[in-house]
Amino acid sequence: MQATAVVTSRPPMKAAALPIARVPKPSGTVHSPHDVLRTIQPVGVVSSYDRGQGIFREGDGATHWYEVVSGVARTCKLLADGRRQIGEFLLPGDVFGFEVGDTHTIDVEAISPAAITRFSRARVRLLVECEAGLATQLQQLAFETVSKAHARLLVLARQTAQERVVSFILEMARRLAPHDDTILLPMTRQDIADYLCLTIETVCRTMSDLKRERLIRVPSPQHLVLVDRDSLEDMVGT
Amino acid sequence: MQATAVVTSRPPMKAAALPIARVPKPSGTVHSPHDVLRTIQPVGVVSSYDRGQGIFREGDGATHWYEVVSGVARTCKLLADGRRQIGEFLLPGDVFGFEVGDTHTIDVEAISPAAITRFSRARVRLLVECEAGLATQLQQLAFETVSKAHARLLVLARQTAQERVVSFILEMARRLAPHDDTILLPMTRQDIADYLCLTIETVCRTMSDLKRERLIRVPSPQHLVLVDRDSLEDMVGT
DNA sequence: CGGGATCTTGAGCCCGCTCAAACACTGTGG
DNA sequence: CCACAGTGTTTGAGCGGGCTCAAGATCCCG
Repeated sequence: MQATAVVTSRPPMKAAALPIARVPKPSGTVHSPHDVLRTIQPVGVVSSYDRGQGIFREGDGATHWYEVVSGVARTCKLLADGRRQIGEFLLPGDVFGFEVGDTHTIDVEAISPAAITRFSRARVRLLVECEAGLATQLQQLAFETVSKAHARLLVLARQTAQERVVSFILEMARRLAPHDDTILLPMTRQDIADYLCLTIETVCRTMSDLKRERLIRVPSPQHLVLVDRDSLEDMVGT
Repeated sequence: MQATAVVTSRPPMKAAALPIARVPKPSGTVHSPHDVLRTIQPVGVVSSYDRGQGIFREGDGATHWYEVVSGVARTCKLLADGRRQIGEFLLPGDVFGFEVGDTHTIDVEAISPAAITRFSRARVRLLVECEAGLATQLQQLAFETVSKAHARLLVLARQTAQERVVSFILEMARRLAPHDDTILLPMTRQDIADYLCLTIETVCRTMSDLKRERLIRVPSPQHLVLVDRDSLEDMVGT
């Protein structure tokens, strides 16, 4: 009965730091399927969540889709042995809540104060029946989710601990600070470990190795600086 | 430069054994999203493939969707270091070929003689614009793919070699012989290894262990008998 | 400052990998 | 009928990366 990565007793009202705002889309080129949601925007309702608060839980009715407006969330699956698997980190612009059946099969929780838009599945379906093009666009959104899951599968299945950590750093650099080499991580080391299927110790050790090799700097645990992005990218064959 | 799991020089016309036919759907209850394709059946074109023959390759234009009528196929991704990742085994009734962009990002090959229906994406889109309900059903199909990818992620990310092999055996028993304890595996040990992210040696050893524990029998390498299904299911927490 | 949570480092172990060899099955040619 | 090659499968010996267990260091907020 190992209980490694149990969710820490969540402080529900600990509103705090790290108000991560919507990254302004590269205006002009609007090719992202995410922009589908602009079409159905009128159907959306925005809510605020505190750090650690759940948006929905496994078993809840899957009546809505969601989009992150600001802040960061994580999708979690609690395993039978008490460990936790983080499916993805949800950043502003990300859409989530797709389900086959009528109930959610994962938990989603805010890891920083967050604003999240809720879209009624029923209402979206009505919209789809009016606007033919919308169906194809939503399909693209779903395919994109499939594609991401497969990419993640390759990382977790085939990469070493070091490659996983580097993949993670590069992913976060791309998503959190596209035009900068300094990133402020909204998640804890335990979150990273549960995301990469490693132990917290291995994540720490690997980051220390990267620091020692002068590939990154770590001014504080949440603060990462990419010193040699090219070498990092070479390590994961990007 | 390790080149473990390169595809063997494929004998293109070696039509042979194992003609796996469509498993008759449990008639009456028709809740599977797969049945969507019955609606668009008229748009489909059936082709035959030989053992080892490619249906499409990475980089090919993604102009169609596909459904397996009979036989078995595998989706493959060749990695930079020469290893191979098998994404899934495609059995009769399975649908594949979903892509975000205009080109395929994986290879799909028949591993036994197979018949496969091809649906033009453009034509399906036209159908969707006429039949509103179809869009929602196709969406379900896409969500189902997402769901499978996530389940697979958990297997590869969190399970031990033994748990993976048992998961595989139970999956194949469920899909290939739902009403029977004897299964005829259409794939090689190497395929299984590339599917489970293990080495061929580990797959063999694990199967020998299971044999020694009297949980399965292996009359021939392709021939599996589940002796104690309950114990097997306990091992993976099903 | 004090105390709890989070992060970091160290020592030793074990599972799955690597390398190597033997075995089983099938088809071919003499 | 056997010899032989080729492919796929099985088993053995030893190594190493990431995990476990344990202790310290650091951060954060009162």
